[in-house]
Amino acid sequence: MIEEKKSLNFIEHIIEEDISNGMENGTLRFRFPPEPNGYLHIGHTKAIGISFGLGLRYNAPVNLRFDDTNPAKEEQEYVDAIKKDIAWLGYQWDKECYSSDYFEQLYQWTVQLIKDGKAYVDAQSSDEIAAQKGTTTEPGINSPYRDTSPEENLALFERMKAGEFEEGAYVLRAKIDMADPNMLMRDPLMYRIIKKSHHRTGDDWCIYPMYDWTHGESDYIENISHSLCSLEFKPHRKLYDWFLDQIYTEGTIRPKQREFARLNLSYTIMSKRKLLRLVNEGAVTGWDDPRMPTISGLRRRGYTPEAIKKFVETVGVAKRENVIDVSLLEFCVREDLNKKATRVMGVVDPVKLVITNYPAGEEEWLEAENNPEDATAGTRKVPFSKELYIEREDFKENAGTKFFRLTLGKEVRLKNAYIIKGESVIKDENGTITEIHCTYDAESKSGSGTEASKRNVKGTLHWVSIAHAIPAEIRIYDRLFSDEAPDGHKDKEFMEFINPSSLQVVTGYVEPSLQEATTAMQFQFQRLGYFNVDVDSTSNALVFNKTVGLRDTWAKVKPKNTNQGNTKGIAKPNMQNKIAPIEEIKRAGKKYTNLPEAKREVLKTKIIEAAKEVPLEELIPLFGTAKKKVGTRIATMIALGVILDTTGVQLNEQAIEFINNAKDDANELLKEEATVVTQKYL
RNA sequence: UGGUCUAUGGUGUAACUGGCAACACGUCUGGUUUUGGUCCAGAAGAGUCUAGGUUCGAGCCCUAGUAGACCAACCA
Repeated sequence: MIEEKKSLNFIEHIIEEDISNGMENGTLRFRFPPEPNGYLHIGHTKAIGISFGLGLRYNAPVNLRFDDTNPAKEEQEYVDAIKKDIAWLGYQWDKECYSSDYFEQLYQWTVQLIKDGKAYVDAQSSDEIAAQKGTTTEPGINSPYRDTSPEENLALFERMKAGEFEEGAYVLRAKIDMADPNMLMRDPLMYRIIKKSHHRTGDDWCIYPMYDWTHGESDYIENISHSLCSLEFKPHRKLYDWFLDQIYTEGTIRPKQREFARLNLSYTIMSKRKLLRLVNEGAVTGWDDPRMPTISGLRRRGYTPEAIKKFVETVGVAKRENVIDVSLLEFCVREDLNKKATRVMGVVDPVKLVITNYPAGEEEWLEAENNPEDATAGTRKVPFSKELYIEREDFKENAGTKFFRLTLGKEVRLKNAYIIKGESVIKDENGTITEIHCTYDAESKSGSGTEASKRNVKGTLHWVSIAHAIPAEIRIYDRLFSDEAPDGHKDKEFMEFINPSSLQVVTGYVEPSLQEATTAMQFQFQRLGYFNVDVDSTSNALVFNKTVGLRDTWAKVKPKNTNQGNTKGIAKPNMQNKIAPIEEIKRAGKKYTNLPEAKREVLKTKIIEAAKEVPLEELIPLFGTAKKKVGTRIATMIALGVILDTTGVQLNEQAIEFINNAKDDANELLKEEATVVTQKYL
């Protein structure tokens, strides 16, 4: 039993119940069963988190089982990648299993089923079988081969196994019920002939079991107590149980299939098939492209296992369809990296800054904190000199009072260094600033303890000394798709929503301490975001990936910046809290009668505003004359008045009835509104 | 025209066998800050899809609707 107060999800409730119903200690066992036909993505992470999380929570083993029953689609490459990804996430599986290990056992059971008259060989084509299957509303019809004798079936099945037939010539079907409302029960296929080499069993078999005839039996063989999968397998449960009934022996652990809603993430796609297309059609550089939602992509991008686990934990487990906003994932990495990442300075869109009163040729090595969040992280030295790069975005010739950065005549601090004051600019013939000249206050050095060093200036800028800076390739990513639900459109293909500027490569300059940075190391480029060292990086050509930007409250208020900088175009997750006008009216209605008069006026204004955007047809459903919801009717009445006012549509029967009923109502407020409408329009 | 499942702030998830709808993200204030980050303090935002019913009391139970998802691959 679990002691913590943390609320349980519905699967944990089921397990708790099983335990309290006498399920023996030590019989809990879970499994994660990927098909090795692609790379794992963030969606799988949820399934992994659930099963492995349960394993951790209940101290129960979790098997990693490759569901490899279709040699046409599966490859060793994927097996290896999947193992690597799960291990990287930090989970340890108990046994590494393969469905293909059970081919022999499955075959033995099948022979028995045939002998018992519960399975038969069908010689029809795939199309014929489909045609007999019926539809969701009509029952199917029996196959002409359904009543073949067990002896004949067995003989045919043996010949199938022996490789005597071509693919598609015969299949083995379970004899269940062609009229079952559940389509999966209408004599489902158990085996088909596939003449391809299997990545593990080679050419030992040419008949391969189908998913349904494999999954439950594999769970059973492995003593899995709870077989957890996503919602779309719900209809399979009946078949899962039917197959289990055929082979189950009393006294053994009988696995239970339970289903949860899969994870959907906004602005991305999760289907392996579609991800494969992105790879094959060159929309990305590979399965581990940092823009991909694959685990390998996230890893390369700089996401940490801790962040991903936290994310999965936060999204929870339930049965309803959901779309999680990517901003939650981003929050989770920031939270993790904030604690871990060493702070450094790097300039991504440089402009030259000259400190006119600083001696030429001089250099100073200033002390900089490695991580203010971590007292043990220590400090390092960064070089300072007369000529620096600062972020182009950090200077404006004339700016409003809300701009805390460098402008002409104003002071700002250079992080870990001095306070400077903008003096003048040099521009090229196009008017682009090529150099900013400033002066510095020699007394204001950070940490020097002087009065000047304690002066409070509003802005702090990051910088890098030109003479010491290391150029680096910086890859800045935006979301891969410009649409919130790229594969959610019936009339459009997901490929149409690919964001053409999802990758920007710029040359930036970083402080010399990064010279030794090696693959996968993570940093916070102060004021910019978190970056990691890409696998493409070498000691004389550094390459960084931007994992995620810092939370940026300034970005929300700053005016649209049109022409400058190459870091623009990073879409900020910014969900509008806007709801449909008709909903606004409903909600206002619900509160209407409970509020004092003054507040009611506010509501009324809201209703009037909302009503302007609502057509009459949308309002009609609210005409129902429920006793208890007077407020809704009042709001509806007000809205009706507005609609009639602004659009001049004709009153229909329902509207007239609604008004008449309202006029006789006991509620004064409603009566009042009804009278207003009546006087105007009846 | 069938079967199965689902419905709680903008999003996601809670609310133990009915007892003042909570938490996280997001949003908005204010404070601290040599990162417009972090941190701290606070606020707004739902009355639980609709209509009935049972009950002293319903987000939880019952009935009927409505909406959405899934199901007819020799895929998993």
